[in-house]
Amino acid sequence: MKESSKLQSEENKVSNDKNKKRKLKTQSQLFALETFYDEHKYPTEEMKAELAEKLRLTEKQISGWFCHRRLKDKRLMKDEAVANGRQDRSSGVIQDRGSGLGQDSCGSSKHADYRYLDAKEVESHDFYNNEISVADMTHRHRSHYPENVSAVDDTSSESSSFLQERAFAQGQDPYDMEPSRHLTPNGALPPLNPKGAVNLGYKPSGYLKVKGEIEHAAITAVKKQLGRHYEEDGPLLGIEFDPLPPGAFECQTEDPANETFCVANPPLLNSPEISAAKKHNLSSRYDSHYTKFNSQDLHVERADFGSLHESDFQDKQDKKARQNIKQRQPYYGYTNHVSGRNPFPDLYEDSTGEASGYNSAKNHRMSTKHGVEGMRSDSASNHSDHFEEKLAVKTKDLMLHGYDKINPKRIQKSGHVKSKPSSSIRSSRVPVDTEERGLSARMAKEEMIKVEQKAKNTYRDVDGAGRLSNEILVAKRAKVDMLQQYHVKPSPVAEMEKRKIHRSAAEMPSSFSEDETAETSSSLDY
DNA sequence: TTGTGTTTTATTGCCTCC
DNA sequence: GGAGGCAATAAAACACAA
Repeated sequence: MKESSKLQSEENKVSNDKNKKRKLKTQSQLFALETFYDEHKYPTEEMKAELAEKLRLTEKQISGWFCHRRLKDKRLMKDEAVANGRQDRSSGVIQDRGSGLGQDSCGSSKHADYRYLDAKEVESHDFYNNEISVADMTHRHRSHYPENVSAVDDTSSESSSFLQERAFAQGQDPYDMEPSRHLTPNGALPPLNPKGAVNLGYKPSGYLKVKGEIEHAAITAVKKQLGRHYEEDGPLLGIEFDPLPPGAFECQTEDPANETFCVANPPLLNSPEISAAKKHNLSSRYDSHYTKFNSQDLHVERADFGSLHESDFQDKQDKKARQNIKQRQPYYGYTNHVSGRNPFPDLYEDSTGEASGYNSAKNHRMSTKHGVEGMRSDSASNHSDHFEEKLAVKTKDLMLHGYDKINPKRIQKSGHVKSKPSSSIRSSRVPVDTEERGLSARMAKEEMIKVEQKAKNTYRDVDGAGRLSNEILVAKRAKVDMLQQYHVKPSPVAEMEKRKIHRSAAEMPSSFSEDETAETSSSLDY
């Protein structure tokens, strides 16, 4: 009795301590949260409840996390805008437009001018707007992501948009959101949650009315953000880039005509087919990161996969992984804090086998996700399912394409762009009046160097998990624009996928069938 | 090992909308 | 007035240089 009471008191003590002290989310929780956040920046109550239940967190924690996550996004956007705004001395208007985010994503932006649409608005419009058709969405995606045209499945933008949403996540612009998964069989977007719709109170008309203009404005804004310092067909005016190493921009394929989009193709970068020399050329400064990811790490992470429900072990692994993650940050960019985190541990940290349940369920979900039968009218379930799909896909993708892609928080500490204003950024916050008076020669030189470096990084840095950093996204989109302008033939993603699948077949765990692999790969437009 | 800086989490207050 | 959101703040956890 004494023993038990003692134990109990200790447990209470621990519990109290846990309650008292803030507790870091585990990797798996963060993974789930981030994944969910990628899709829904403003989850409904049902979503939160479901998420809370699955993650063993309180709804309050979920809400708080999302709130802080949005703030984080916003802060990052702001920092980036500040950094970019320094390049573009014109004004903050461009910054706001360029970021695609309103200054205040909650209050003011709800009724703000469409030019300041933020992720919230866009998402809400996408969710609640019943007037947007599949064709419309498809057109939107196609018209803006020509590189994926060949791989776009009309019946499901899930496959093609997976990368897109990753690549263009974080509410950069209205194209971020995946539309089709919310489509009903008749092509209309079902109301997600009447209450949520009411609460949010977004009227579709405004967005629809200006959609075209938004697209134009967003693209224009991005261009403008870059525009001061780049020409569409070359380096910045008056700036000469360092000569890139030979083959740095070459596609690692035998089809030079398709090299265009191989530049930032993560799988290729991580492909064993790429020689070490070329890898070095491509990302020499990140070599240390990749080499750090040694076999021991792989062993550990694979071991994680096999110990789904060992929470204690998980906590330790979480800590270790956090450490590793932060030490391995290969480059900056903030879009994905998820991918690098070990996706395999006890996903929801309970002992109910939920994680394995998701794994087993994914096959069915993946096999049916392209069909309308896989869609439910139940919005919460629908979102949840899709969320689970994504978790499964992400997990499997990591397995298929190697752990060396694992990369989490790349942003901070990189010395370029940090969540918080880096010292460089902070120090770069030159008073406007000073800037307006004109940059001194020295400042201009520094500016050029930074821009140059940025441009290089844009083409060099590739997220380990296949997501592109914000800057890459901007660059990529700008590149898409350029391609559209000059009718450059994009790399057929399908072809790349074929190669990737072929390559991955040797790497993938034997437990995965070819069909499964192909299916998975087809849903990932890396 | 320690000090410092950064990130993440939790709390509180205020605002807006219904 | 309640709900949901953001902003500000504090504090814990973490990373890293000295």
